[in-house]
Amino acid sequence: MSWLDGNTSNGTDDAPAGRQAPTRDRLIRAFMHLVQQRGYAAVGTAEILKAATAPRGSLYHHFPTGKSGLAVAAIADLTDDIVYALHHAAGSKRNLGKLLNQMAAARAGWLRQTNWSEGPLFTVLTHEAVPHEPDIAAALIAASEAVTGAFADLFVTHGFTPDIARRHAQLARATLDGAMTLSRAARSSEALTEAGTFLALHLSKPDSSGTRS
Amino acid sequence: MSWLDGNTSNGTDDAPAGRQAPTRDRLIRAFMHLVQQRGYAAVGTAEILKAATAPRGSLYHHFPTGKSGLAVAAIADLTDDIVYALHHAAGSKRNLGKLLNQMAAARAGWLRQTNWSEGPLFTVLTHEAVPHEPDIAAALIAASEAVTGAFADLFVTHGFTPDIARRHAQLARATLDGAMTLSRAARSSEALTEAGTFLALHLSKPDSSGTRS
DNA sequence: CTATTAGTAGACTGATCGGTCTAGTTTTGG
DNA sequence: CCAAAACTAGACCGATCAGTCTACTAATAG
Repeated sequence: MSWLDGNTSNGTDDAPAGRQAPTRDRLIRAFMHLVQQRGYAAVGTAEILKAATAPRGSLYHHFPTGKSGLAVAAIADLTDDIVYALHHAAGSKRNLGKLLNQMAAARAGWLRQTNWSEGPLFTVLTHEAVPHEPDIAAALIAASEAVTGAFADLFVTHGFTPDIARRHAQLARATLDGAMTLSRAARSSEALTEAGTFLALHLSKPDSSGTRS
Repeated sequence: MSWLDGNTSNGTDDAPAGRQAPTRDRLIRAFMHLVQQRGYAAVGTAEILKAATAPRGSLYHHFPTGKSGLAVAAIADLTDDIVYALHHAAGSKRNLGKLLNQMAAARAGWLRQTNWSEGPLFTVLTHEAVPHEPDIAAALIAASEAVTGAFADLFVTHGFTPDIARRHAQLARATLDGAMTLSRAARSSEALTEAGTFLALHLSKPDSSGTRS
């Protein structure tokens, strides 16, 4: 349900009335979950197909460029989700500190829920694809820009200047993402808890900030 | 040369006097670089062997458990490097803020130097191996504990209580690591620069801190 | 009803995967 | 000098890889 950027993936996780989601969506969702679990290269197309209960022909019909096309589509979908959730969060003028803390808590909850079996999609894809998969790398640049922008909008909403907002957006993203990695490595939400506390403490009021340019 | 934890990998990057490093070390080094570039699953043993100029038999002689054994050894080597560098940094009682900033700068330098073609080993392995490679997952837990401990020692040296030191260690690690991922995704050192500035600003003096337990 | 397009279905392919195995070579130590 | 151990060497294996291709069915539209 994409609670506050959470990274859960597209809202289409539910099969509302027994009806099956379209093949294309099922492929994207299966891809996301499997890649979040074990990485891009380790997940074979056969496994994705099986998880999505789709035949091979459908994959190359919907995604003529194959696996990498699937990755690009997954990145775009998740980006939309995250941006939407962040703008929604900016709308509900809740306390910023609480919001940041909640983001960390949501991520920790997700990790625990999946028994640390899934990780953040962008991070996984970044480290596997950047040097040798140009399409995926380009999609990740776009995603990064969009998500950082949406995060910055949130800070602007709470009274930060655009410059500081962008810096804080980078920082919040980095800290949350890094804490997810540490948490997964150590199988403990300790790092995420600490990250939430710290971000809430230092990024919630437009004063202290960092060096201005 | 492992400047302040940098993540560069073992000190054995040099071939001091024309003499070739032992096969085992060459295998570990080749593994590290290739995995940092493209990930664990994407790198085949054949490629590692070629990069290390070693025959297949040597790999399974030195690492009977094969690729995963290589990963475990690489993790152990890198952990030692990082812990050593951090304890060294703790010894030279330099300004803590400067030190943190320098760590971020060193990482940014490394990313740029490699044209964003290499990423942090632990992060890459964490997201590819945690759910289905028990040996690697265990090695990562140990590595995480050791590195966080060494980082905490650094903070203790600078006057923080052990509790706060550990929290700050987690936070510094998370922020630096996450900033590396963002930087690589966006192919820009922006996130790392901001991370360095912020850590130096908020983690260098034993006062503000977070909620105590 | 028919022609066209969208989508499903899965057999098949050459390449590559990690790992095993046998044989040779080099080093060690008694 | 010689036997055991350490190490190098690479042919070989079944499994699996991403992607192609042909055949078929379902939906659309004129």
